Amino acid sequence: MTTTRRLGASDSKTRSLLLDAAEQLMLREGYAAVTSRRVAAEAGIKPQLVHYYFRSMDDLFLETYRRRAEAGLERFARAMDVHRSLRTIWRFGTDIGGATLNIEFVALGNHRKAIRDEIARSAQRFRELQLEAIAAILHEHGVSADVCPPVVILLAMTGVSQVMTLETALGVTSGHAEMNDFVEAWIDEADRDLARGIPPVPPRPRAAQG
Amino acid sequence: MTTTRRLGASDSKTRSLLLDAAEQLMLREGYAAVTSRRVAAEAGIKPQLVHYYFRSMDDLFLETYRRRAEAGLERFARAMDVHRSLRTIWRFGTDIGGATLNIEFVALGNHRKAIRDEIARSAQRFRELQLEAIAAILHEHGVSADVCPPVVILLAMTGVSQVMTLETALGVTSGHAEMNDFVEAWIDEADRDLARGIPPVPPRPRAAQG
DNA sequence: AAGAATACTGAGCAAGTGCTCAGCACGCGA
DNA sequence: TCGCGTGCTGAGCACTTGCTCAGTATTCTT
Repeated sequence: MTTTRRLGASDSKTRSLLLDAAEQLMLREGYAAVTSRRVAAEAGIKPQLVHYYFRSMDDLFLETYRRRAEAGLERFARAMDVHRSLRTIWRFGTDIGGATLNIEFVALGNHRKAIRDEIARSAQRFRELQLEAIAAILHEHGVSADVCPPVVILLAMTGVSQVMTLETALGVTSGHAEMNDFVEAWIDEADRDLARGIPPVPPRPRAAQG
Repeated sequence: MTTTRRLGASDSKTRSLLLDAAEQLMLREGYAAVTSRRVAAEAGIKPQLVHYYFRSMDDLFLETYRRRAEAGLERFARAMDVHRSLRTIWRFGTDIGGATLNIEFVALGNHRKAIRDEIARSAQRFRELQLEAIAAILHEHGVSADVCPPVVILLAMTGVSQVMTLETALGVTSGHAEMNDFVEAWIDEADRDLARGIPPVPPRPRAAQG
């Protein structure tokens, strides 16, 4: 029989205080700093409460990630409802805090299977949402999907914003201004082109065949 | 007075065995797994030797990173000597082990200043080397640098290869094949264009002004 | 062969870790 | 008023961590 340890309610105020503390600590000092005692101290609470609300530290990490991912997905969906455009998608990847935490979680997931799986799952979901949005944007303007795969645009934007935020965290920012200008200008142009039914990334390699 | 602890020779075979072990461990299980006892076990050596050869664990990390960075820079320079092309630069970012270790180091550097500084320094150096190479490639073919900033090409390539390796580590690979095809085809086309003196990234937003 | 420098080891300390458990305080329904 | 569930806590166990130190083995130099 399994020893069913008594656990605190999942809607407790203290519990979400602990999640906040874990997130802050992770952001400021990395995942290695997230120990039961440190988290408790950050939240101004006794360490045993961490174990009262979470079965294990892995569980704490998992719940911290889940809460963030859920909120992110929702925020993205709402943003797409308000203004579905390439620029909105681009701006979404530029949040430095989010990117830093993501790096931290990926590194953590590198040696904790349960966490890696959770990240993979939500990454996949986010990817699908974004792809859907881009496909819709292209479709809205009558651009055929096989002229330029939406996933190419998505991966490019995601990649560029990711390096830039990662480098910013390090303190390396040379060339970032140029890149930003380029992307913003490119988006302007793409939006204008889209209004005229022209694909946003000139598919030169494919077009070169014809 | 500073207590000068006796330290092992920096060209010792045992020392580099420890560096190897630290690297392997970091790659397989993340930086949190790199403890003096674990590293020693991985190298088949007594734990005290870690402290005999390195002043502190931070020092171990620093040296591990430095050795890799140095080797990487050298490898890049040699590759550029042999075959200076966009494709060579692209392929360089595709090494999954390297990218995984990089993530790990960045996460580690997130809360260890000495390490963050070292990463920033070598990232800056690497960036300059790459930029020089791309600028040379463009110049060789008579392409003016202000038509399309080389740093834009560089950041784009770096970013895309980075997301892809990061996602691969997670197990998310949807769209990667398309992206890869696109980039490879783009490089083919760019190389062909370069030979004719046309900039590799069609600077549509800027060209739209003229 | 003698002495010095280098490589290595056994034992251990102080601190921090995840997690447990018995029990206390207190509000709420019976 | 009693009993009970929920939130919380003091004490502590078993273990791992970085690092030290005194001393031994091994190699090198002369």
